[in-house]
Amino acid sequence: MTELAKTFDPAAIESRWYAHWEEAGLFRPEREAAEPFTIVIPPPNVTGSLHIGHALDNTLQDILIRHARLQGKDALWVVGTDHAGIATQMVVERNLESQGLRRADMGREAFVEHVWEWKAQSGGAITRQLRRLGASCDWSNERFTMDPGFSAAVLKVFVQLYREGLLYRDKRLVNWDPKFGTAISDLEVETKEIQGKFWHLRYPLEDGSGFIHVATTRPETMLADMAVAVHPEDERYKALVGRNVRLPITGRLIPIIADEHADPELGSGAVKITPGHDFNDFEVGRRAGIKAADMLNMLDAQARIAQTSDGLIPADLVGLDRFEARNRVVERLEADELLERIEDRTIQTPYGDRSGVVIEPWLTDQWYVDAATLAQPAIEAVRSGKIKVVPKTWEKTWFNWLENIQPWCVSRQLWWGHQIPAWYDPNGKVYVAETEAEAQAEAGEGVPLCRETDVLDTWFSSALWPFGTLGWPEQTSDLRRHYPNDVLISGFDIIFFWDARMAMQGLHFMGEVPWKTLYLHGLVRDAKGQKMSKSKGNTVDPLGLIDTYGADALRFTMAAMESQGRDIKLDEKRIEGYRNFATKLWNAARFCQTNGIGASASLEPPAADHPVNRWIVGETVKTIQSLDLALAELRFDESANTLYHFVWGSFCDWYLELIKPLLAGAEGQETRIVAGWVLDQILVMLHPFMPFITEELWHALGERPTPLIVAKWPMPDARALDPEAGPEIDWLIRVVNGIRGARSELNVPPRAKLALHVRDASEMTLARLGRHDAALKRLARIETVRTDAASGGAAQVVVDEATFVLPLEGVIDIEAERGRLAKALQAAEKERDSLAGRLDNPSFVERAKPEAVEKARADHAEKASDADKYRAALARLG
RNA sequence: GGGCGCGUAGCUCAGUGGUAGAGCACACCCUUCACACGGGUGGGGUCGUAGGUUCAAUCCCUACCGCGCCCA
Repeated sequence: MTELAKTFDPAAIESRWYAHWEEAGLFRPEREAAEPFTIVIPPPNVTGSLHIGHALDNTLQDILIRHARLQGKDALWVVGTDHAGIATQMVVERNLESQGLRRADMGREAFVEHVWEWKAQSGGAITRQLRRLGASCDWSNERFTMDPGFSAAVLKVFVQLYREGLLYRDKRLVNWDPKFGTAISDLEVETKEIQGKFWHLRYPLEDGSGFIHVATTRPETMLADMAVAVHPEDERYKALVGRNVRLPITGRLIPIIADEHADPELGSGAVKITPGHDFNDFEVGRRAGIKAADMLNMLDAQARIAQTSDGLIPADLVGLDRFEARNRVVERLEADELLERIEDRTIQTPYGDRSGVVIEPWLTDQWYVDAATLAQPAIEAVRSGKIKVVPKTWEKTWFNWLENIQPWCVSRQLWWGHQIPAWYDPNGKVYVAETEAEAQAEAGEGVPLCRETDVLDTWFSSALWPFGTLGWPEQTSDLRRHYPNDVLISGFDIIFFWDARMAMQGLHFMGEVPWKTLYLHGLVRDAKGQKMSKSKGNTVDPLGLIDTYGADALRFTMAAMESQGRDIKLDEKRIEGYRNFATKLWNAARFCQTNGIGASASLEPPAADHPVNRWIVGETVKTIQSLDLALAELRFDESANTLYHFVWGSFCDWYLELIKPLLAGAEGQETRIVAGWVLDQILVMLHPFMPFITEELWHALGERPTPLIVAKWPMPDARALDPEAGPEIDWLIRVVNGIRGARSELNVPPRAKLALHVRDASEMTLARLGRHDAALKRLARIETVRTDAASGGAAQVVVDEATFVLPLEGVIDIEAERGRLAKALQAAEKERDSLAGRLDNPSFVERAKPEAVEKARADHAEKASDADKYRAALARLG
């Protein structure tokens, strides 16, 4: 037991306790027989660093895990990192470039080698940072999505889906990122409105009899036009359907076709069709009978002009960047007088969410997952309640997305990631198998095979996280015990990317939901409500906040501000406030320590006689009940606020003040026992939120059988609720507050000790006055308490039936006191009259709930009585 | 265009069909023996607007205004 310093210094204790917990294996004590409780961490990017969103997400998870652990459950928080394909490849590539090395020059194997080196070097950063936050993860089973075991699971899933026909190779348009040279999924495309132009072109009819007008936002794509479409019902063009157009520049002969995609209202009503470079046109082309393989392609992987298969693009355009090509095409059309006009227009343009460049729809062979089929059980799981979504409002988003899901392109033209387990023979026939040997066996002896170079979308692997981390496909005991997980906590921004895909894969491969509850929280924004971003420079570094205020304060802030699903505007003042809260607790413990209050010997609420002790025991039990309820409902804000108010408002402000006179007296022994018990309950309840300070105080207050992290969560024992002590202390508080208010408003010098006279006191009040004589004198600064009538000018305070009189002849301004009483009288009368009005309304008495009528009657009587007392007090004042 | 959410005290946000709450900020007072990262007291809101349901609406319904997000 060490003497506590005057001010709480978080830095001094955080690293010490964390290291102790981890080294002692306390994050996952052996509890084979206990009820399991499981959370898997949303794996952060292995090369990333902790940002404020992680701080929120992981604080919430840690609160639940520590709570479950304190409840005696076999709490498992699975931790690990994600290889994050594009992001990591990008970082490493940039690093190499700064050393003058290029990925293309070194080749795949050497590059991947570099990535592993980089991972080994900087990959631990985020896990170290999670430790600083206090995250009590099971580091002994830390996983990485590129680990051999996890990778094997990924390959197995790929092969099985392929064999089940739920995964296939197809040639269709993908979202192509020309900067990274890879396909990306539609979720990784961000559509933005930009100021663009609408070019109106004239396409000459083949026979020279005239022109057909088309308009486009991307004139360069006319180099790969394969048709002009008009609406089948459009009278203007009916005669032209079936005739040909001679395309400018390339001279290609293309047909005019009828298709409902053409909008008669838009532009001229005729639209150019480029099936190889536009998603709508692709469908139009297919309907017109053009096979994907025959669609013209005019771009290379870097979005430079490539010669089309018919060889009609003029040589001087080939090799130009797409935007340069646009200018050249427009110039030529203008020169040929085929450009009618240019219109300004806002256009929807797709951008790569990581690369920031304009995405090209590009025709390639890619691997697709039949998401629509896998989505069905995921939809059903939420509909049936097997997965509970919190807050519920996200259910609609879940259904809406999954019901309209498109084939999921899972192949990426990257080097960093899980290489697809598919092999091709010289004829291009594909063999999908978990190993090359199996593929070879399938292809036949001696058939030369070459492996697919593409890797899988990172989300394809992270979708397996809830079971892949537990050992699947091996049937481990962890897997049996901890799948399904209990809850997943994620930001709503990855509900489609990750959450929905985990549900799809988990249900398909495990036959069971991945988690029973899906909790979605909002984004952390800056104090002004702006989204934090590096480019805006408004990010806050959680580690800096931990340095300044301590991890406990940051964690408590995150919890207190997390009201289901709403975005969090983070104001540093708030963190400061909770740092102050930690210091308050620290000082309360210090007070206890110096007054012989220490570790409690019992888990049960101690027996007590004194009303103050009986009251605080009851308040503690009520707090445990509220906290249990709030945590069960995942109401983090309510949990935090409940604790804050109990600790500061009830325990520090009132209980500790009320027991000061008791400690030296006959009740001293009892009071020390109760105070020690309450403080212990506070430390346990607060531990999930503020693990460091609570663990420190736990040990500072006495010898303990176990560290706090594995102590026992309190049981709310309803028997400890005393029906009399509650109202009695509530009365005492009202008397003290009343007297303090009067003193303050009448400018009575704070030091002055007054005489108190009590009028009309009932037997009960007299008894209470006797029991709390010392406390009342101390807290209200009273010299004597008398029951005889006071004379002369006085301040008066009404509490229940009694009037408390403070004779202040010559000290106070009688007019001020008159004003004060008149104001109180007016307030009481206003409420009395409003209640009377309600009670006079026959339909209220007849139709309202009986309890409501009863309450109104009781309130009315009370207010009427208060009003009478204030009127009498005014009369006495003269 | 479809969907979701928000609009409550100066700020950030809880909340409930039956007399409006917290934290911070603000004002005044207090170096009282745990704590000035503290203690005490106080001021401040026609709960976005307009209708409707109800004995009763900040809360339920409708429309509108303003703001934000997601999807197409």
